[in-house]
Amino acid sequence: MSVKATQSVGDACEIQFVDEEKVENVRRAMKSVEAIGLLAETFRILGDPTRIKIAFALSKEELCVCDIANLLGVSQSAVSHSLRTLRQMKLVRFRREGKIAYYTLDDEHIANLFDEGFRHVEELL
Amino acid sequence: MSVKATQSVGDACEIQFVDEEKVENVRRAMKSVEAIGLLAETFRILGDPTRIKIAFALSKEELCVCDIANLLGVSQSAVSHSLRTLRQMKLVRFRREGKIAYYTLDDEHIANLFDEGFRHVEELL
DNA sequence: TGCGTATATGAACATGTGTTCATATAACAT
DNA sequence: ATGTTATATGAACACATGTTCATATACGCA
Repeated sequence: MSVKATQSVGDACEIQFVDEEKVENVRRAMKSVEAIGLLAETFRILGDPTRIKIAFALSKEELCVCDIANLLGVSQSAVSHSLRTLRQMKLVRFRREGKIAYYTLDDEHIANLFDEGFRHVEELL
Repeated sequence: MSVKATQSVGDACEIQFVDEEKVENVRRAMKSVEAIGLLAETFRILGDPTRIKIAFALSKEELCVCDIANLLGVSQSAVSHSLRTLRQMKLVRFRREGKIAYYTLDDEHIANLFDEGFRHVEELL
């Protein structure tokens, strides 16, 4: 989390490359720092039980804050904080109807991410 | 992270359900606690820049620890710790050849997760 | 206007996390 | 045997994170 490097960055290990060709292949296939950063951030946000439950629920139905809280057994405050985090990453979007805020998934890709993810974890169960 | 509940879990808000039918739909579509927990854990692990870079690299080529460290400009120790975390979640697997350990992605689903994820973040760039 | 309901948000706190540094293990070469 | 290379791991530290509690905003109704 902190970004200090005293030991060995640059030469990494004081070690030679074992297979420079493969390393070069990967280097070519590597995505931009920004894209990787955003993807990591996306996964990080979804890597919390409360937030993933909320996001998964919203992939099924549009829900208001309060129904989310009731459904998941989480406090209204916690839900609201979580929704903010999800919103900032553009994972959910909402519309307001009077005092009620209705949230949905912002992006179909996220639902696909869940499908693919559940296929992965089902092999671990 | 801590699991204390003093304010309002159970009745959540002191609020009524706004749309019980939608809530019931979601309840039926909900995955098991275990599956959701594992998926959250998977995303959490991939939600770190160093680990996602490593995992993405390994989705392209089989690499030894040292080449990963050189490629990414990260210390050998940090790579090794990261690989352990990825291993524990069965995201990567390795084979040993003498003193060299070669790592790869353990699961094709993870590569799909990257593809889908990058499709999502490309819309944010 | 005043009251209740729905949501948002800031501060504080306890807990979790990633890196580094130091060191261990283990294979290979000389 | 001894030294060198490749990897693994534990402890420690600085920092990030999620929840709660308290409160704010803002809409709707009497």
